[in-house]
Amino acid sequence: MPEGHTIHRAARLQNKRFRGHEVQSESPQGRFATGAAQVDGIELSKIHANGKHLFYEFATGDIVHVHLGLFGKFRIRSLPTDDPISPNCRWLFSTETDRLHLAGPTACEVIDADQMDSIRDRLGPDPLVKKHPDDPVEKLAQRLSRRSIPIGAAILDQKVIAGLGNVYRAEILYLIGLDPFTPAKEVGEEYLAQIWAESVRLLTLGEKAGRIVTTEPGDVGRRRRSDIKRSERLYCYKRDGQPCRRCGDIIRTADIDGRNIWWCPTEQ
DNA sequence: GCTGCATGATGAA
DNA sequence: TCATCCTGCAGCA
Repeated sequence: MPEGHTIHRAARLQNKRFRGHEVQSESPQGRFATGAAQVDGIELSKIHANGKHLFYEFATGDIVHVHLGLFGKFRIRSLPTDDPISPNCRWLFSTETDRLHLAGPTACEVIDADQMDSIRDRLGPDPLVKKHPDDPVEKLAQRLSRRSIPIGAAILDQKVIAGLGNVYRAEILYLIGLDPFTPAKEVGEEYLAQIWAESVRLLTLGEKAGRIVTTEPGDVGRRRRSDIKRSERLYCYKRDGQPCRRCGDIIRTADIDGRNIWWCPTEQ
């Protein structure tokens, strides 16, 4: 489920296992054969995340850039393991004790520091990054002040905010009570501040939990967050036809730029 | 066994 | 706006 929280969590957990180690690297599928060979036997200095992008920095200065896209998946195992290596495995690397298996990424390529910077430069503020050179809310206001696209489209644009995907966009707009079709330029700064604050809060929760949970226990009839069932984790994503957890109105769905959005016409 | 869809992004038209 | 790339799995025959 690759939205920004998944990527940052992957960086954090993979650093624990692989940072500072020499890795054996290969591409069983073959499509990353040259790149994998280039970092084979090299020390992996560190892994970091920006928005939905991952960067594996090696001691030689080579950087492996990974973007999971819609389908990409990691499988990480302690060695030895029975876990099979898929013929679709794009990148496989291991130390003596641990193995990473990557299949289905949109991007998996060796780049240099300049190329990494240019990828990072074109991303908007990332809610899971602590320090920002400019005030993120001002940045949002600047980028959206002349845009007539719906706010629901705007916050999926990685140049606006880096890391939100289709689940978070629906849930965040629900939580702040904003109609997804509102033209971006008409969204006031108080709402932009709320979009940012909710992005930080929810992605942080998601990064810790390893899954997206946006509901408050009271709204799903439970007392503790840990008791929230799978079917109760979200307010509107994929809940069309079902009653809103807060007001009972029926959740609706529509298409914005080829992606589905869900919302409650009363709450939003 | 096949079809279609999905939490993403890009490049051409 | 459309086609394309990437994988896995639910739903259906």
